[in-house]
Amino acid sequence: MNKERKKHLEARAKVLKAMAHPSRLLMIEELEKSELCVCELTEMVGADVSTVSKHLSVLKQAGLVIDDKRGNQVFYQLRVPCILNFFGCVESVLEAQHHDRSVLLKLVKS
Amino acid sequence: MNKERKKHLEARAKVLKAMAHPSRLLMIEELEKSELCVCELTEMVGADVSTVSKHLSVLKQAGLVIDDKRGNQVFYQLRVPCILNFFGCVESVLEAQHHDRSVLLKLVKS
DNA sequence: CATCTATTTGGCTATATTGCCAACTAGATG
DNA sequence: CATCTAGTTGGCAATATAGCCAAATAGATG
Repeated sequence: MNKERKKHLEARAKVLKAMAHPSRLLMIEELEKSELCVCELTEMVGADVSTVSKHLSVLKQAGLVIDDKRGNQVFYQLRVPCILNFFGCVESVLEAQHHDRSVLLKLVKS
Repeated sequence: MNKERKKHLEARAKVLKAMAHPSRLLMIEELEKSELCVCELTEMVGADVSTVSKHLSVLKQAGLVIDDKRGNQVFYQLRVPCILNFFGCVESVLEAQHHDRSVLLKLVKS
């Protein structure tokens, strides 16, 4: 495989990997609505602050969010607004799965 | 957090996680062009057949591909055509990162 | 039926991820 | 300055992932 392509695939994979966690997805969704501080996100996620902080650093590393320290708190905001449409496709995967299950269920019942 | 929402986030995360690997991304890209058998994908990826087979089972489990056994070989095809546009957004994340690095570089040099 | 080819599965090791607690840092405030 | 609050970092244990080899399975073919 091409070395250039390999690098590109790795870069893409890293971004997707950063998104591929329930808590981080939640944070992305909430940050789409407005910027939030770590304490607010922590409450939403319902995990230890340290855990949330580490999740945020993953998102930041991947370039998905930026942070802004103001006084005592750190506010995070979504950096790439298109992320959300992005989910339309994931959604269609889930719907397709759901459809399959329905079909299977009907077959079993008939 | 809402139980329903949690399930939904987990489902989404699973799909993203399935995509979040360089070899699997490569396979998705190639499968967008045409269906391919495991042996062809193995050559493209450049790993052991067993490894590729396991990657494919991850993609299948996530509902991203379907398989079709014909004679001796198993052909895989992409199940959700929208996956590719999907990458437009990942791309914009990468571009933003690249932009940042350039800015930083200029700052350092000046 | 023996055997070849394509693919999947089991098993194992190396590595990465997650999540918690504890310790540390940095503003804010009495 | 003592202390409080918000957040990050280090460290650890549990779990998950990745990739290889070897073994098993399933068509195809002599």
